[in-house]
Amino acid sequence: MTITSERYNSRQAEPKWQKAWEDAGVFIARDNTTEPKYFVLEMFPYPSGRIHMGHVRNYTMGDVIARYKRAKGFNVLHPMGWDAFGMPAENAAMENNVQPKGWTYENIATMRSQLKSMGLSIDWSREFATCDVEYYGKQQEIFLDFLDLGLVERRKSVVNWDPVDNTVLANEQVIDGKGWRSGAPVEQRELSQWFLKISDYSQELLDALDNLPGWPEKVRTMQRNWIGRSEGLQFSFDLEDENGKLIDDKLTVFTTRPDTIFGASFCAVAAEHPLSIKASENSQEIADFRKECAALGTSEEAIETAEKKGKFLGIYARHPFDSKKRVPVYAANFVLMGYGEGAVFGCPAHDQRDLDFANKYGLEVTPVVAPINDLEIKITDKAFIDNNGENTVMINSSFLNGMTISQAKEEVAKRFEQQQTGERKINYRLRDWGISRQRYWGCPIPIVHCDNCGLVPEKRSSLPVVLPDEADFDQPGNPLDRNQEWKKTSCPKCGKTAERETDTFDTFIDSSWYYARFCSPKSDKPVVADSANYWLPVDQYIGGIEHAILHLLYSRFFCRGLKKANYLDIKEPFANLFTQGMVTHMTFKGKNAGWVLPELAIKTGDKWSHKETGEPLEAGAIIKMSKSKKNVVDPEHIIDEYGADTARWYMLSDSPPDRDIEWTAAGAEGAWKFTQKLWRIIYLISKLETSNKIGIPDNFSDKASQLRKSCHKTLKSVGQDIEALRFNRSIARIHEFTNELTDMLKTNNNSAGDHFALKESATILCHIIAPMMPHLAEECWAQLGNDELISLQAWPTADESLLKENTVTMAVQINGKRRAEITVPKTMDKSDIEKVALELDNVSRNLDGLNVRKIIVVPGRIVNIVAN
RNA sequence: GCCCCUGUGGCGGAAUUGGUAGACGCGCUGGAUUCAAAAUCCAGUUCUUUCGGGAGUGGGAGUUCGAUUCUCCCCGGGGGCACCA
Repeated sequence: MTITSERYNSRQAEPKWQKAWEDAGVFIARDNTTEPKYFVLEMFPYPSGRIHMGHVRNYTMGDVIARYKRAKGFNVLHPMGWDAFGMPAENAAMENNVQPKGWTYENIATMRSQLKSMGLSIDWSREFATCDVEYYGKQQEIFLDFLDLGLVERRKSVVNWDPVDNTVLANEQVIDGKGWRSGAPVEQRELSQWFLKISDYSQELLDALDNLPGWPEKVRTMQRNWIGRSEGLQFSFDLEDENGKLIDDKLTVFTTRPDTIFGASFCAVAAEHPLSIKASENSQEIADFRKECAALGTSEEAIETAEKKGKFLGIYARHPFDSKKRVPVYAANFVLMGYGEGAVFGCPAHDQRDLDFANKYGLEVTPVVAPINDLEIKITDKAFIDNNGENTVMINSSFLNGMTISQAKEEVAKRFEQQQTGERKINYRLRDWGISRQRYWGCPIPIVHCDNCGLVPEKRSSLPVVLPDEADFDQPGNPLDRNQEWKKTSCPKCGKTAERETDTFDTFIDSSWYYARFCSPKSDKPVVADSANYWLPVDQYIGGIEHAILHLLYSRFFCRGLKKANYLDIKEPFANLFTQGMVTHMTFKGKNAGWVLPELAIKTGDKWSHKETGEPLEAGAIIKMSKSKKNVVDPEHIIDEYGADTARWYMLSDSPPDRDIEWTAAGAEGAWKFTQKLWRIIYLISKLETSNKIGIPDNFSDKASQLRKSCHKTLKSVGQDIEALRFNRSIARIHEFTNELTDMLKTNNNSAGDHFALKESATILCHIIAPMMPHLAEECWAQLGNDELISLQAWPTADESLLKENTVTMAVQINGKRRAEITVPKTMDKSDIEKVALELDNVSRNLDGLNVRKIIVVPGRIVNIVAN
């Protein structure tokens, strides 16, 4: 084949079509209609400076769906915004002597134009940044609503303090004892903080996970674990002193294993437990121990290396069912004040941690659960743990002896309930969400501190509380706290001079309701019910798995809060969630150069070297692109060199979208070659005689019929694959079809039938590549002589009559091994198929000397001859 | 420690309800075209073989006429949770 076509020039074509789309307003979502809607949302970006390949992958996937759904007739909402508050802006301000506001908006401008160069089908008229006063002012209103509804509380509490970022962190933001952003070991401090009462919704958030079939099971499991429901029993011990005299205090504990009560050999309470505090008043030793525990913190090293330690408090707990028995009460460093009652009873025989503790302090170890075949079980340094209770029986346990674990649990609960000293209880790991942050670049909390009236919510008519444009970062700490002019205000209640709250909201609040704001981004009200109820829930949400807990759980909670405040009437914000994989790249390292950018590494044979210095480089692990390892490829360079469509195509090819994808120069080259190939095919077809444009010819050659069948099959399966988010498969189908099409172009006989089949194929090819390579699709569509934008065209319907096959090819097996294949009419009945199969040369030869015992015919699939 | 996911050619990965394993792409090999190169096109590409076949989806067993797919055990890789009582 001689190539006479011009090459496709993405640098000219892409900006041209982007402008055409904008001029025609193709991507504007329509409000106030009854059309079927589709809301596609990708997690909005933090404006860090420039887009990276992860953004390209994420937004390409969403865009494919948005464009496809538009073509399928949906009123599509596909918006973009900026998660613009947060620490990096303050860090940049400190390092480069700029203001967070200017830095942020400049980054937004850069990234907006980069995203636009990708040709995303976004309704830019709805764009906002969370640092826009029009946005965060509305957020303050929602906070006051939540306050009115009792969803907010101010509490003095021990909080996670990040000593590097100088701020409080929520539990969800502490990862392995370190700040999620700074990585610094988190300390414990006591502060007055605002909390959102997410724990009121623990059960509701847990239950509703069952009604989210469109979410990955993995994410639902992670949320279930995080909420951490556990069923058990809460009961109180009577306490006595050394001499056996009953004292006033009681000790309340929570346990999931009440069945092991007769194995109890000690009780342990947290260092901050009232009993510890009380004991420390009379004992320097205990006071020192408490200090030691407080200093330990929750850092990873501390948790992993800390020995199980305790101090006897000088008091004993009376066994609830055995008046002769009492157990010592310890303060212990492994008991958490924040969970349950901050106190446990220890049963060493059946809990490894309790056993370690008991062995250290020489406490009694009594097994109370035994395998039915080993009733004489001995426990030394390994606890016997059987959670499901199969083949085990209670021993050494008075009235529980002989019972199963679950019978024993039930019996103990009943007895406590009868004595009214205990009750069944459900505990959750999920704590309330601390939302105060001692930072400047965030949404101000609309509260005033008045000496007379205490804490007073700002008047709604005085909202928004506007963040000062500039802040001074000369000293550590919160610049707002030092801004006397901004701080000074009058009390909304009594009018006297008062001070503003200088904490700002956790930025996760900003992203907890942005999806609702996109439904009515310009409204005076935070959320307009009619718009929200029309557009929500988000039909397809796409983002990284790293937000499986934090952002997604907070958003689910916020949605419930918004509902309670009558802003909307939907149950869950995101009907379908997709977590996309990361973009990875090989790393390069040189002895002198350190980490080296991929563009500076050149390959000779199988060795790598530095492009400029010639230094040999070591090709290392293939890991997520990161600035620190320098294994990054700048999307702008790729778009400049190959065009956005090529970058988009590569991101969708090969790897399933939920898995990681490796970026390679060769892969990008391959995607670029394919864009050129597509263009050549369309170009050549466009140059064919057009006299047969009217009507379907009566006769088709076999090849033309075959091509038409493939064409319609491809159309159908590409649509199905896009709907199932299996982009790699739809791309494979398109490759297959273009291979057939190329073949046909070479052998076509210039008949009306062949030309018709080719033109039909070219037309449908434009449609099916349009969601993925929209610019090329427009260019091809125009090349075929169409005046309108393909972005405005409906997705074509596959011709069912062409999808039907009259014949079918079936494999013929002998004893499960494939020996031949037959092509028979689809309607042929079983016995005829058997006959045909048995007559095959290869079959009769292989059956020589064997007895045919059975023939299995699955019409349309397989013939299996069983013989021996 | 507990829970979840995953394992298929040199590589990324295909394979409705169990029904022709390796689609499609990358890479590689050979060829055509070219003064040459790029680009493009064609052929081949799981392993093995005495060219009849044989083996083969991490390993082992099981169910079945038939297993990448279902069940059990083991091994490797990834992730989540974790002094949570």
